[in-house]
Amino acid sequence: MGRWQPNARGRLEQAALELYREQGFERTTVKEIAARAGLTERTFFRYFADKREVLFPDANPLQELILAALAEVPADVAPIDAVSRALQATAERAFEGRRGFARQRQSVIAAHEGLRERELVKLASITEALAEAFRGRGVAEPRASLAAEAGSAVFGVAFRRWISGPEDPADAPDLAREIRECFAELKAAAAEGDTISR
Amino acid sequence: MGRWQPNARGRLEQAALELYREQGFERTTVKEIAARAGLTERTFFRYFADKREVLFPDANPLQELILAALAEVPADVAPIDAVSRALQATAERAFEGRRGFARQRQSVIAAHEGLRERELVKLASITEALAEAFRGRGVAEPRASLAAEAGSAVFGVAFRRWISGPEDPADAPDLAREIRECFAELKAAAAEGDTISR
DNA sequence: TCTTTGATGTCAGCGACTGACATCGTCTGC
DNA sequence: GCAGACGATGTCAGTCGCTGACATCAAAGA
Repeated sequence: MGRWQPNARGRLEQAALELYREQGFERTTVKEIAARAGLTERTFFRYFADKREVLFPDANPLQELILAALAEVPADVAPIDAVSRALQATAERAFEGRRGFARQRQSVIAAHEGLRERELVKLASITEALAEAFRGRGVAEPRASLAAEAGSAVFGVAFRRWISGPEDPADAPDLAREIRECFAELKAAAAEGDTISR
Repeated sequence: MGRWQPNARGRLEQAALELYREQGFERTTVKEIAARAGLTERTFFRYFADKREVLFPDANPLQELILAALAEVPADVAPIDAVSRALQATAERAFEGRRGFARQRQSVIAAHEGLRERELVKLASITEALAEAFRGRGVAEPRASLAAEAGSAVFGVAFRRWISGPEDPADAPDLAREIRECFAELKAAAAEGDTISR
């Protein structure tokens, strides 16, 4: 066995989520988190850039999943449909069966403005990565950026609907379906307007 | 004359912008800002919740302008066109002739992640206000949220294009026109996809 | 066995932010 | 016109987030 308990990062993440839930984000000090994980404050900051980042796994695995899913979509599919498919696939791969955890985490984030800020940055990072992927696929600006933004917007709305549905897992909505329906709704809303688009 | 110099808030805002530009956000302390404004650090925090907020005028006047412009659009206009018109009107009212200032401010914000975070929160606040306004107009969910998100997305893309155009004011793009074109592009992108929207 | 390595601890310090209380012109009621 | 309330600001002490520099020490290799 090593000199230290294994999985320091995971212990810190878990301790932080627990404490944020128990007593709120602001009323939790980094020292407390570290103590619960059997480590020191200094070590916390070696793993996480700041007190908020502990709730947002680094390297943004969600972003990687989305880009990987997008890469699987044939290049001749229109950007808006490509991103729709990529997000639906990601929903099934990354969120299926994790609604309870997502709800917990989201309630912590919603309770503190600073955490919501960080969440928006992560989403913006995904948006930019999507735009870059579209450019790589030969989609010109501003369509690449707009398709990416549309995807992120739909994902955000669908995610909120998924999270805020009935608590009982049996009645819970399906994230992939929410995404599909929100894309359809967005298309309908866009088509409803004037084609001249004043 | 009063006991103190007038417009403490304005002096703090100006001092902060100057210092952030001169030496960067991180290398500027609140104490410095306050000193340049002829005040103390404590007073700074009576006007602004934190060091970033000084760059974002409170009560979000941009949000008020957008909502007011939206209220002027007839209720029978489709949401996507209503938000398009509202944003174009706001662009003319709030940004016409201010591209130089907007560029300066944006370069400060872009230089620091924390400031970008705050900017995203302000934009998200506008998005939510727009969604609420649509609900008030009788637009059902999720269309209300999606139209609001689409509007914010277009505004963000158009604003970036406007800001990053040629430096020379004579060749500068027009924000309202960028918005109009981005809405048209978004509609085209949405229409390009399958109607089944897999 | 000696050296190196890497995760962690220790310590000192800065700067953001807050609560409590003091100061002192100005305004208001009388 | 004066006492007292008021309100913007100052002063001070303290907590906490976060960082740099250096120490420690088991484990892994040479």
